[in-house]
Amino acid sequence: MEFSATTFRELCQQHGIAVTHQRQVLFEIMQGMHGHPSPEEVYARVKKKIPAISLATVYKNIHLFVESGIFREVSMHHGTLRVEMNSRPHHHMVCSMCKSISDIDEADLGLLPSHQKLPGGFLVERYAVDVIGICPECQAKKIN
Amino acid sequence: MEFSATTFRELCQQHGIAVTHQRQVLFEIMQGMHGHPSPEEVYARVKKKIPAISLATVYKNIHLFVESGIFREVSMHHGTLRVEMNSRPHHHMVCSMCKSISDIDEADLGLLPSHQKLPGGFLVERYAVDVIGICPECQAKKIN
DNA sequence: CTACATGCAAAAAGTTTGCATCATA
DNA sequence: TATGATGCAAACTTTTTGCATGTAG
Repeated sequence: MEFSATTFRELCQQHGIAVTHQRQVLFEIMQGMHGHPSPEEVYARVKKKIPAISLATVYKNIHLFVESGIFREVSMHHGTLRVEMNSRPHHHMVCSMCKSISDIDEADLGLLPSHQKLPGGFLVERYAVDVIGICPECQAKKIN
Repeated sequence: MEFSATTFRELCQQHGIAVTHQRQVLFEIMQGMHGHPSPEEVYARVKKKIPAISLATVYKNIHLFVESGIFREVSMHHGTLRVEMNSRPHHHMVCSMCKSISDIDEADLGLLPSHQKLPGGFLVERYAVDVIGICPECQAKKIN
C-alpha cells in the first residue's frame, strides 16, 4: 500500500504530468496522512519540508491528483475540499456536532443492499454511505 | 406532505423559535423548491417576495431550519451548502457516466443497517447513501 | 417591555487566477 | 530550449459576525 519515489515517477508518467520536487513531497506527505485532510492541513505539513511552497501550488496539485484518480475527493459535511488517501472499501461516520469524520469498514457497517439493479433500472456499481450521528467524544460532552 | 402557514407556526413552537414574516416566506419558498438549492438560489427567490431581505438572514435561517431538523443538509459534489426539502427519507443515485443525480426512497433502496451504535461507539442518527452506478439512459447509450 | 430577529457592512474563510520566474523533460 | 510548474499577490466566492434597529411574544 506504500508507494516509493520510483512509483510516484511512474504514476506521473502514466498521467503525463511532470515530476517536480513539490509534487513528490506533497504526494509522500499526503500518502502518510490518514483521515480526510483539508488543503490547509496538507499545506501546513508540506511547509515543514518546503517552507517556500505556496498554498496555490498545494491546491493546484491536489486537484491534479484528484483528476488523475491518484486520490479521491470526498465531499462531506465540511464546507471545504477534503481528500481521501485510503483505497480500501469503507464508508464515513460524520459527527453532526463537531463535524469530524472517521472511516468504518464496509464489513463493520453491517447490512447493505445487494441489488444489482434498483427500481427504475439504475445499475448499481457501489455504495458511498455517510453515517450521520454523534461521535463518542461529543456524546461525552453532550451530557450537559 | 404540504405544510400550511398554521403548520409552520406549530413547527416553530415545537422548536422554540419565533414566527417572523421572513421565516414564513423563506420556509414556504424552500418548501416549493425541488432539488438541492444553494443559499444564493434560495435568496434570489425570496428577494422577489421580500426585496429588503438580507443574505445573512437567509443563511441564519437555513442553518436554523437544518439544526431544528426541519430541512436536512445535503453534502453533494458541490462546494457549497445545499439543503434538501424532500422530507421523505430517501437517498441519491449518482450516475458515474453523466453525473446526474436522482432520488430513491429509502424503502425502495432496500436493506440498510439498523444499528443505534456502531463499533467504536458512534451513535447513529441517520444514513445518507449515494448509490454510484449507471442510469438507465447511459446504460442504453453504452450498449450502442 | 424584553429577548430575540433583522439588515447592513465589514471581516473571515476558502479557493482561484494572472503573471513573472524557474525547473523539468 | 520549450513547455509547463511554481510563488506571489490580488481577486473572487462563500459564509460568518458585530452591532444598531425593529418586532414577536
